[in-house]
Amino acid sequence: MVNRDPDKTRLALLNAAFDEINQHGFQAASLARIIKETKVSKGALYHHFPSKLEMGYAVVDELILESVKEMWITPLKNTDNIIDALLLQIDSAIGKRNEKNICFGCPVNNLAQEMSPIDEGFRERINSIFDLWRTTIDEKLKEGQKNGTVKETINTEASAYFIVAAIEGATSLAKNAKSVDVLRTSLQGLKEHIETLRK
Amino acid sequence: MVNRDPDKTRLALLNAAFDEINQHGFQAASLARIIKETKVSKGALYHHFPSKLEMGYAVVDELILESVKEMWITPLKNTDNIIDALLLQIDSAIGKRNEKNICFGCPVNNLAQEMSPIDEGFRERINSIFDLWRTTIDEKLKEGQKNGTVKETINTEASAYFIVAAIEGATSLAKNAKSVDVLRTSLQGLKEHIETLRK
DNA sequence: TAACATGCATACTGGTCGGTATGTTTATTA
DNA sequence: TAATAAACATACCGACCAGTATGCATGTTA
Repeated sequence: MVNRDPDKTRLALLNAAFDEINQHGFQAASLARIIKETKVSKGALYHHFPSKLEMGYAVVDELILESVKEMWITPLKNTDNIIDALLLQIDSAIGKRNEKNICFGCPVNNLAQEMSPIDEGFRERINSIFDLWRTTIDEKLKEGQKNGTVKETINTEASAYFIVAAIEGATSLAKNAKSVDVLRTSLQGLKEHIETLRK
Repeated sequence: MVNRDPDKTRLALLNAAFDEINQHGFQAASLARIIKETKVSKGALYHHFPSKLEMGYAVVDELILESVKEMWITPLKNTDNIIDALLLQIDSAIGKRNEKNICFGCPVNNLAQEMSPIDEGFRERINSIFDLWRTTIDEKLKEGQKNGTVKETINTEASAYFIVAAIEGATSLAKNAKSVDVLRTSLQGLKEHIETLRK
């Protein structure tokens, strides 16, 4: 090692850990594979992270949360028509999937399923991500009811929960079926449901 | 050991493995904990199952598949009104959950998330369970279209996918939130959607 | 009842795991 | 430039893992 760049080293570890966790889950994620992949030594890893658990937390806080914001939160914040925005998001999410990456599913849901019964730190972090997502949809639906784009009669909170649940469920089914078509077909029903929320 | 009962021993191992997998996932499931729990020796375990993997397969084939049939398949087969039956099933599923067991989520989905990218044997087994569930709904929706209980215009295949996805997604959200209320609220939207399928 | 297979028990193996002790190299700062 | 801290490297540790070798007890069958 000649040129040191601690930030770069840390980020490389974080990215490798993200991939490793996505492929094997957190518990089966191997530090040995991560340092092999990044060509970073074990000493360097433990210099940047006090433990495997803390590294996992950092993956959630710095990578997963940010990617959720980018994909699901920000596009909703900057719209005045939540219905159209949601439909667009769903198509965009389908479009980003191919037969190669469909099998990895949703990183949030993967970690949620595996770690929430085992570790409270993971559970709280993931739960706050779901909360952020759901409350963002809820608020925009309420806003839509005020500006006349969303039907007044619907329960916005229940709709928000339902939308998040349906997206996660569809991603999960598609992951297991290894099929983008399954994702598309499963989400078709959601899109029709979302249309019925329109005023 | 005085009275031998190999079937009982095998079933005890299978049940303990099911619990262990549900709590820790398959990869982190510990044979040491399973034999401690059942008070069965390691030699006996390996007499009944050739490997941990095969024991996992047996859990899916003999326990998980059967419980899915009992909870989601059989009640649908014996009905002439799929809409009412689905709504009843959902309420029944909510009713079976409490704050203690909500955190375990759906065994099928748990294993699907963890194992489908890693092991093809698990993936195929779980996929066939989802297929059985989904096609059962599909067939009954088609039947309903013929006997006049289901709207003719709907795409039954897409609806079946969507229903399964929404149930799995809601279970997943509730597991992470450790809240039956989250399950109830998330599934409320599904129930309303199912109502719209009625003729 | 003798022969054999099934069912079970114990002790052990090689390998991987996360984590640490200890040292060296590079960068910062006084 | 000397002192100090940050960044990285290597070798090792005990714990746990799935799996096995071996032997004994029980049940079945000839």
